[in-house]
Amino acid sequence: MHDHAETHDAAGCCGGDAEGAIARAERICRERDLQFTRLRRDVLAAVAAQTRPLGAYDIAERLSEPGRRVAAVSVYRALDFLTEQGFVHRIASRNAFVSCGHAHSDGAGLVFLICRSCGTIDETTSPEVEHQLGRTLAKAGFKPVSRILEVEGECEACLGRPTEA
Amino acid sequence: MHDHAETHDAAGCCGGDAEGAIARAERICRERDLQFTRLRRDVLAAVAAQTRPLGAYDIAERLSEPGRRVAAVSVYRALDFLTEQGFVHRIASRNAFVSCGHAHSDGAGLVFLICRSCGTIDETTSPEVEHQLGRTLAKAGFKPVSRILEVEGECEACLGRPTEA
DNA sequence: GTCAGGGTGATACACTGTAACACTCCGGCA
DNA sequence: TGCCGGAGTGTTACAGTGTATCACCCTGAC
Ligand SMILES: [Zn+2]
Ligand SMILES: [Zn+2]
Ligand SMILES: [Zn+2]
Ligand SMILES: [Zn+2]
Repeated sequence: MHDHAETHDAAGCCGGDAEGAIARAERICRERDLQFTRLRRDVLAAVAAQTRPLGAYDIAERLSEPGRRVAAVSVYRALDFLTEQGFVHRIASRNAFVSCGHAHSDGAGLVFLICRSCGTIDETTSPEVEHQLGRTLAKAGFKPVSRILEVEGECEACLGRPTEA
Repeated sequence: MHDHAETHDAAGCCGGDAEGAIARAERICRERDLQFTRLRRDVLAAVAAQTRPLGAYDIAERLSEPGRRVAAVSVYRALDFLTEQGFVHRIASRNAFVSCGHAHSDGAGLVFLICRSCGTIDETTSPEVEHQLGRTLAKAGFKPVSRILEVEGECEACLGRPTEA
Protein backbone atom coordinates (compact mmCIF):
# COMPACT_ATOMS: atom_id res chain seq x y z
CA MET A 1 0.00 0.00 0.00
CA HIS A 2 2.36 2.62 -1.15
CA ASP A 3 0.74 5.34 -3.16
CA HIS A 4 2.37 8.41 -4.52
CA ALA A 5 1.61 11.74 -3.01
CA GLU A 6 4.63 13.93 -3.23
CA THR A 7 3.28 17.09 -1.81
CA HIS A 8 4.64 19.13 0.95
CA ASP A 9 7.96 17.94 2.16
CA ALA A 10 9.72 21.19 2.35
CA ALA A 11 11.37 22.05 5.65
CA GLY A 12 8.76 21.56 8.29
CA CYS A 13 8.97 20.52 11.90
CA CYS A 14 8.18 16.86 11.73
CA GLY A 15 9.69 15.60 8.55
CA GLY A 16 11.85 16.96 5.83
CA ASP A 17 14.45 18.50 8.08
CA ALA A 18 16.77 15.58 8.49
CA GLU A 19 19.80 17.79 9.11
CA GLY A 20 18.22 19.57 12.04
CA ALA A 21 16.83 16.40 13.54
CA ILE A 22 20.20 14.70 13.39
CA ALA A 23 22.06 17.65 14.84
CA ARG A 24 19.59 17.84 17.67
CA ALA A 25 19.74 14.12 18.40
CA GLU A 26 23.51 14.17 18.33
CA ARG A 27 23.63 16.98 20.83
CA ILE A 28 21.13 15.36 23.18
CA CYS A 29 22.93 12.05 23.04
CA ARG A 30 26.15 13.78 23.97
CA GLU A 31 24.38 15.41 26.90
CA ARG A 32 22.96 12.10 28.05
CA ASP A 33 26.19 10.24 27.43
CA LEU A 34 24.62 7.90 24.89
CA GLN A 35 26.06 6.55 21.67
CA PHE A 36 24.70 8.13 18.52
CA THR A 37 26.12 5.52 16.21
CA ARG A 38 26.16 5.46 12.44
CA LEU A 39 23.25 3.06 12.20
CA ARG A 40 21.13 5.11 14.58
CA ARG A 41 22.01 8.25 12.70
CA ASP A 42 21.17 6.69 9.35
CA VAL A 43 17.86 5.32 10.59
CA LEU A 44 16.91 8.69 12.01
CA ALA A 45 17.95 10.36 8.78
CA ALA A 46 15.80 8.01 6.74
CA VAL A 47 12.76 8.63 8.92
CA ALA A 48 13.34 12.36 9.18
CA ALA A 49 13.57 12.72 5.41
CA GLN A 50 9.87 11.87 5.15
CA THR A 51 6.65 13.38 6.37
CA ARG A 52 5.03 10.02 5.77
CA PRO A 53 5.61 7.14 8.14
CA LEU A 54 8.18 4.52 7.24
CA GLY A 55 8.04 0.86 8.14
CA ALA A 56 11.07 -0.86 9.57
CA TYR A 57 11.55 -2.94 6.45
CA ASP A 58 11.26 0.15 4.30
CA ILE A 59 14.04 1.74 6.27
CA ALA A 60 16.21 -1.35 6.02
CA GLU A 61 15.75 -1.34 2.28
CA ARG A 62 16.62 2.32 1.95
CA LEU A 63 19.79 1.96 3.98
CA SER A 64 20.96 -1.11 2.13
CA GLU A 65 23.23 -0.67 -0.82
CA PRO A 66 25.75 -2.82 -2.64
CA GLY A 67 28.31 -3.51 0.03
CA ARG A 68 26.10 -2.78 3.01
CA ARG A 69 23.16 -4.87 3.93
CA VAL A 70 21.07 -3.53 6.79
CA ALA A 71 18.84 -6.18 8.31
CA ALA A 72 15.41 -5.28 9.61
CA VAL A 73 16.30 -6.50 13.06
CA SER A 74 19.08 -3.93 13.28
CA VAL A 75 16.62 -1.25 12.25
CA TYR A 76 14.26 -2.34 15.01
CA ARG A 77 17.02 -2.03 17.57
CA ALA A 78 17.90 1.42 16.35
CA LEU A 79 14.23 2.40 16.38
CA ASP A 80 13.88 1.15 19.94
CA PHE A 81 16.69 3.43 20.95
CA LEU A 82 15.35 6.40 19.01
CA THR A 83 11.83 6.04 20.38
CA GLU A 84 13.10 5.69 23.93
CA GLN A 85 15.00 8.92 23.52
CA GLY A 86 11.97 10.56 21.91
CA PHE A 87 13.54 11.20 18.52
CA VAL A 88 10.94 9.19 16.67
CA HIS A 89 7.35 8.16 17.36
CA ARG A 90 5.70 4.92 16.54
CA ILE A 91 2.32 5.17 14.79
CA ALA A 92 0.39 2.22 16.13
CA SER A 93 -2.36 2.33 13.54
CA ARG A 94 0.17 2.10 10.73
CA ASN A 95 2.94 0.00 12.21
CA ALA A 96 5.32 2.72 11.13
CA PHE A 97 7.55 5.45 12.46
CA VAL A 98 7.91 9.21 12.10
CA SER A 99 10.60 11.51 13.33
CA CYS A 100 9.95 14.14 15.95
CA GLY A 101 11.64 17.46 16.33
CA HIS A 102 9.77 18.57 19.41
CA ALA A 103 10.72 18.43 23.01
CA HIS A 104 7.53 17.12 24.69
CA SER A 105 9.40 16.43 27.88
CA ASP A 106 6.79 14.10 29.28
CA GLY A 107 4.91 13.13 26.15
CA ALA A 108 1.74 14.80 27.30
CA GLY A 109 -1.16 15.70 25.05
CA LEU A 110 0.34 14.25 21.93
CA VAL A 111 -2.01 13.95 18.94
CA PHE A 112 -1.11 12.46 15.57
CA LEU A 113 -2.94 13.67 12.49
CA ILE A 114 -2.79 11.14 9.69
CA CYS A 115 -3.96 12.29 6.26
CA ARG A 116 -5.80 9.72 4.22
CA SER A 117 -5.08 11.47 0.97
CA CYS A 118 -1.40 12.37 1.04
CA GLY A 119 -0.26 10.10 3.84
CA THR A 120 1.43 12.89 5.74
CA ILE A 121 1.57 12.58 9.49
CA ASP A 122 1.40 15.76 11.46
CA GLU A 123 1.84 16.05 15.18
CA THR A 124 0.30 18.46 17.60
CA THR A 125 -0.38 18.73 21.30
CA SER A 126 -3.46 19.72 23.22
CA PRO A 127 -3.30 20.44 26.92
CA GLU A 128 -7.08 20.78 26.95
CA VAL A 129 -7.59 17.28 25.61
CA GLU A 130 -5.02 16.01 28.04
CA HIS A 131 -6.79 17.71 30.90
CA GLN A 132 -10.20 16.34 30.03
CA LEU A 133 -8.77 12.91 29.47
CA GLY A 134 -7.18 13.04 32.88
CA ARG A 135 -10.54 13.85 34.42
CA THR A 136 -12.24 11.05 32.52
CA LEU A 137 -9.61 8.55 33.63
CA ALA A 138 -9.78 9.71 37.22
CA LYS A 139 -13.53 9.28 37.19
CA ALA A 140 -13.08 5.72 35.96
CA GLY A 141 -10.49 5.06 38.64
CA PHE A 142 -7.89 4.30 35.99
CA LYS A 143 -4.25 5.22 36.45
CA PRO A 144 -2.70 5.91 33.06
CA VAL A 145 0.85 5.05 32.17
CA SER A 146 0.93 5.72 28.44
CA ARG A 147 -1.56 6.49 25.76
CA ILE A 148 -1.96 6.89 22.04
CA LEU A 149 -4.25 9.28 20.20
CA GLU A 150 -4.23 9.03 16.45
CA VAL A 151 -6.71 10.78 14.18
CA GLU A 152 -7.20 9.84 10.57
CA GLY A 153 -8.75 12.25 8.09
CA GLU A 154 -7.91 14.99 5.62
CA CYS A 155 -5.10 17.41 6.24
CA GLU A 156 -5.40 21.12 5.61
CA ALA A 157 -3.39 21.01 2.41
CA CYS A 158 -5.50 18.27 0.90
CA LEU A 159 -8.73 20.02 1.91
CA GLY A 160 -7.54 23.13 0.12
CA ARG A 161 -6.97 21.22 -3.08
CA PRO A 162 -9.99 20.63 -5.32
CA THR A 163 -11.59 17.27 -4.59
CA GLU A 164 -9.66 15.32 -7.13
CA ALA A 165 -11.28 12.11 -8.20
CA MET B 1 -24.18 5.25 27.74
CA HIS B 2 -22.30 3.40 30.35
CA ASP B 3 -22.47 4.71 33.86
CA HIS B 4 -19.26 3.18 35.13
CA ALA B 5 -19.81 4.04 38.73
CA GLU B 6 -19.63 0.35 39.47
CA THR B 7 -17.17 -2.12 38.17
CA HIS B 8 -19.55 -3.12 35.42
CA ASP B 9 -18.67 -6.67 34.69
CA ALA B 10 -21.82 -8.40 35.67
CA ALA B 11 -24.14 -7.52 32.88
CA GLY B 12 -24.04 -6.66 29.31
CA CYS B 13 -21.09 -4.40 28.96
CA CYS B 14 -17.80 -5.05 27.32
CA GLY B 15 -17.13 -8.68 27.87
CA GLY B 16 -18.50 -11.64 29.71
CA ASP B 17 -22.05 -11.48 28.40
CA ALA B 18 -21.79 -13.42 25.23
CA GLU B 19 -25.49 -14.29 25.24
CA GLY B 20 -26.62 -10.71 25.31
CA ALA B 21 -24.11 -9.57 22.73
CA ILE B 22 -25.19 -12.30 20.35
CA ALA B 23 -28.87 -11.63 20.83
CA ARG B 24 -28.33 -7.97 20.20
CA ALA B 25 -26.20 -8.54 17.11
CA GLU B 26 -28.74 -10.98 15.74
CA ARG B 27 -31.52 -8.47 16.15
CA ILE B 28 -29.58 -5.64 14.54
CA CYS B 29 -28.54 -7.81 11.63
CA ARG B 30 -32.18 -8.70 11.05
CA GLU B 31 -33.07 -5.02 11.11
CA ARG B 32 -30.30 -4.19 8.64
CA ASP B 33 -31.02 -7.20 6.47
CA LEU B 34 -27.58 -8.67 6.97
CA GLN B 35 -26.55 -12.28 7.40
CA PHE B 36 -25.61 -13.26 10.93
CA THR B 37 -24.04 -16.55 9.96
CA ARG B 38 -22.75 -19.30 12.18
CA LEU B 39 -19.13 -18.27 11.77
CA ARG B 40 -19.88 -14.65 12.58
CA ARG B 41 -21.90 -15.69 15.57
CA ASP B 42 -19.17 -18.00 16.84
CA VAL B 43 -16.47 -15.38 16.39
CA LEU B 44 -18.54 -12.82 18.24
CA ALA B 45 -19.24 -15.34 20.97
CA ALA B 46 -15.55 -16.09 21.38
CA VAL B 47 -14.67 -12.41 21.66
CA ALA B 48 -17.61 -11.57 23.89
CA ALA B 49 -16.71 -14.31 26.33
CA GLN B 50 -13.59 -12.37 27.32
CA THR B 51 -12.85 -9.02 28.86
CA ARG B 52 -9.34 -9.36 27.51
CA PRO B 53 -8.64 -8.83 23.83
CA LEU B 54 -8.33 -11.82 21.55
CA GLY B 55 -6.12 -12.08 18.51
CA ALA B 56 -7.48 -13.46 15.27
CA TYR B 57 -5.35 -16.56 15.52
CA ASP B 58 -6.47 -17.10 19.10
CA ILE B 59 -10.05 -17.02 17.94
CA ALA B 60 -9.36 -19.42 15.11
CA GLU B 61 -7.79 -21.84 17.53
CA ARG B 62 -10.67 -21.61 19.98
CA LEU B 63 -13.25 -22.26 17.29
CA SER B 64 -11.39 -25.20 15.81
CA GLU B 65 -12.19 -28.66 17.04
CA PRO B 66 -11.80 -32.14 15.67
CA GLY B 67 -13.99 -32.06 12.60
CA ARG B 68 -14.01 -28.30 12.17
CA ARG B 69 -10.94 -26.33 11.30
CA VAL B 70 -11.46 -22.58 11.27
CA ALA B 71 -8.72 -20.80 9.35
CA ALA B 72 -7.48 -17.42 10.49
CA VAL B 73 -8.46 -15.88 7.20
CA SER B 74 -12.09 -16.77 7.84
CA VAL B 75 -11.86 -15.20 11.26
CA TYR B 76 -10.51 -12.02 9.72
CA ARG B 77 -13.45 -11.83 7.35
CA ALA B 78 -15.88 -12.32 10.18
CA LEU B 79 -14.08 -9.69 12.23
CA ASP B 80 -14.24 -7.25 9.33
CA PHE B 81 -17.97 -7.69 9.25
CA LEU B 82 -18.36 -7.41 13.02
CA THR B 83 -16.24 -4.28 13.26
CA GLU B 84 -18.08 -2.65 10.38
CA GLN B 85 -21.34 -3.25 12.20
CA GLY B 86 -19.86 -2.03 15.45
CA PHE B 87 -20.18 -5.29 17.36
CA VAL B 88 -16.48 -5.51 18.07
CA HIS B 89 -13.66 -3.00 18.30
CA ARG B 90 -10.11 -3.42 17.15
CA ILE B 91 -7.42 -2.47 19.65
CA ALA B 92 -4.63 -1.10 17.50
CA SER B 93 -1.98 -1.16 20.19
CA ARG B 94 -2.56 -4.86 20.78
CA ASN B 95 -3.53 -6.16 17.37
CA ALA B 96 -6.54 -7.69 19.03
CA PHE B 97 -10.31 -7.42 19.29
CA VAL B 98 -12.89 -6.87 22.01
CA SER B 99 -16.64 -7.08 21.82
CA CYS B 100 -18.85 -4.06 22.31
CA GLY B 101 -22.31 -3.97 23.75
CA HIS B 102 -22.88 -0.26 23.39
CA ALA B 103 -24.64 1.72 20.78
CA HIS B 104 -22.23 4.59 20.14
CA SER B 105 -24.14 5.63 17.09
CA ASP B 106 -21.33 7.65 15.61
CA GLY B 107 -18.40 6.26 17.51
CA ALA B 108 -17.72 9.55 19.20
CA GLY B 109 -15.63 10.01 22.28
CA LEU B 110 -14.56 6.41 22.56
CA VAL B 111 -11.72 5.68 24.98
CA PHE B 112 -10.17 2.28 25.61
CA LEU B 113 -8.64 1.57 28.99
CA ILE B 114 -6.12 -1.25 28.83
CA CYS B 115 -4.88 -2.64 32.12
CA ARG B 116 -1.26 -3.68 32.21
CA SER B 117 -1.76 -5.97 35.15
CA CYS B 118 -4.87 -7.98 34.41
CA GLY B 119 -5.14 -7.35 30.68
CA THR B 120 -8.76 -6.30 30.88
CA ILE B 121 -9.95 -3.77 28.35
CA ASP B 122 -12.59 -1.37 29.48
CA GLU B 123 -14.38 1.09 27.28
CA THR B 124 -15.76 4.47 28.14
CA THR B 125 -16.77 7.66 26.41
CA SER B 126 -15.98 11.26 27.11
CA PRO B 127 -17.87 14.03 25.37
CA GLU B 128 -15.51 16.56 26.97
CA VAL B 129 -12.45 14.95 25.45
CA GLU B 130 -14.28 14.71 22.16
CA HIS B 131 -15.18 18.36 22.30
CA GLN B 132 -11.66 19.54 23.06
CA LEU B 133 -10.25 17.26 20.43
CA GLY B 134 -12.66 18.71 17.91
CA ARG B 135 -11.44 22.19 18.75
CA THR B 136 -7.81 21.14 18.46
CA LEU B 137 -8.41 19.55 15.08
CA ALA B 138 -10.33 22.54 13.81
CA LYS B 139 -7.48 24.79 14.85
CA ALA B 140 -5.10 22.61 12.85
CA GLY B 141 -7.43 22.68 9.85
CA PHE B 142 -7.75 18.93 9.99
CA LYS B 143 -10.97 17.15 9.11
CA PRO B 144 -11.23 13.93 11.09
CA VAL B 145 -12.76 10.78 9.75
CA SER B 146 -11.86 8.27 12.42
CA ARG B 147 -9.69 8.17 15.46
CA ILE B 148 -8.32 5.88 18.11
CA LEU B 149 -7.66 6.71 21.74
CA GLU B 150 -6.15 3.94 23.80
CA VAL B 151 -4.80 4.38 27.31
CA GLU B 152 -2.60 1.84 28.99
CA GLY B 153 -2.24 1.70 32.76
CA GLU B 154 -3.72 0.17 35.86
CA CYS B 155 -7.43 -0.48 36.19
CA GLU B 156 -9.41 0.30 39.30
CA ALA B 157 -9.63 -3.32 40.41
CA CYS B 158 -5.89 -3.85 40.16
CA LEU B 159 -5.17 -0.60 41.97
CA GLY B 160 -7.40 -1.69 44.82
CA ARG B 161 -5.57 -4.96 45.16
CA PRO B 162 -2.25 -4.90 46.98
CA THR B 163 0.56 -5.40 44.52
CA GLU B 164 0.31 -9.14 44.47
CA ALA B 165 3.08 -10.83 42.64
C1' DG C 1 -32.33 -24.70 -15.24
C1' DT C 2 -29.05 -21.15 -15.33
C1' DC C 3 -26.68 -17.52 -13.51
C1' DA C 4 -24.88 -14.03 -10.21
C1' DG C 5 -23.52 -12.83 -5.68
C1' DG C 6 -22.30 -13.65 -0.94
C1' DG C 7 -20.10 -16.53 2.35
C1' DT C 8 -16.73 -19.98 3.35
C1' DG C 9 -12.57 -23.32 2.94
C1' DA C 10 -8.00 -23.72 1.62
C1' DT C 11 -3.28 -22.54 0.08
C1' DA C 12 0.06 -19.37 -0.41
C1' DC C 13 2.21 -15.28 0.48
C1' DA C 14 3.66 -10.54 2.35
C1' DC C 15 4.47 -7.83 6.24
C1' DT C 16 5.71 -7.08 11.25
C1' DG C 17 8.43 -8.18 15.13
C1' DT C 18 11.48 -11.13 18.30
C1' DA C 19 14.94 -14.77 19.98
C1' DA C 20 19.39 -16.51 19.97
C1' DC C 21 24.11 -16.58 18.94
C1' DA C 22 28.55 -14.83 17.16
C1' DC C 23 31.53 -11.13 16.30
C1' DT C 24 33.73 -6.63 16.80
C1' DC C 25 35.05 -2.66 19.16
C1' DC C 26 36.52 -0.19 23.10
C1' DG C 27 37.45 1.24 27.79
C1' DG C 28 38.96 -0.50 32.36
C1' DC C 29 42.17 -3.10 34.87
C1' DA C 30 45.71 -6.54 36.69
C1' DT D 1 50.84 -5.72 27.71
C1' DG D 2 47.19 -8.80 27.80
C1' DC D 3 42.66 -9.89 29.65
C1' DC D 4 37.90 -8.93 30.40
C1' DG D 5 33.15 -7.24 30.11
C1' DG D 6 29.65 -4.52 28.07
C1' DA D 7 27.41 -2.20 24.16
C1' DG D 8 26.40 -2.35 19.42
C1' DT D 9 25.85 -4.90 15.26
C1' DG D 10 25.44 -8.91 11.75
C1' DT D 11 23.17 -13.08 10.85
C1' DT D 12 19.84 -16.76 10.90
C1' DA D 13 15.78 -18.50 12.27
C1' DC D 14 11.26 -18.12 13.76
C1' DA D 15 6.68 -16.40 15.61
C1' DG D 16 2.79 -13.36 14.88
C1' DT D 17 -0.32 -10.52 11.87
C1' DG D 18 -2.80 -9.72 7.78
C1' DT D 19 -4.00 -10.22 2.62
C1' DA D 20 -4.50 -12.27 -2.21
C1' DT D 21 -6.44 -15.73 -4.83
C1' DC D 22 -8.96 -19.50 -6.32
C1' DA D 23 -12.50 -23.07 -5.60
C1' DC D 24 -16.75 -24.57 -3.67
C1' DC D 25 -21.38 -24.19 -1.91
C1' DC D 26 -25.69 -22.17 -1.24
C1' DT D 27 -29.53 -19.19 -2.30
C1' DG D 28 -32.39 -16.21 -4.74
C1' DA D 29 -33.53 -13.99 -9.31
C1' DC D 30 -34.42 -14.56 -14.22
ZN1 LIG E 1 6.92 14.50 18.68
ZN1 LIG F 1 -3.09 15.46 3.08
ZN1 LIG G 1 -17.97 -0.05 22.14
ZN1 LIG H 1 -6.45 -4.62 35.95
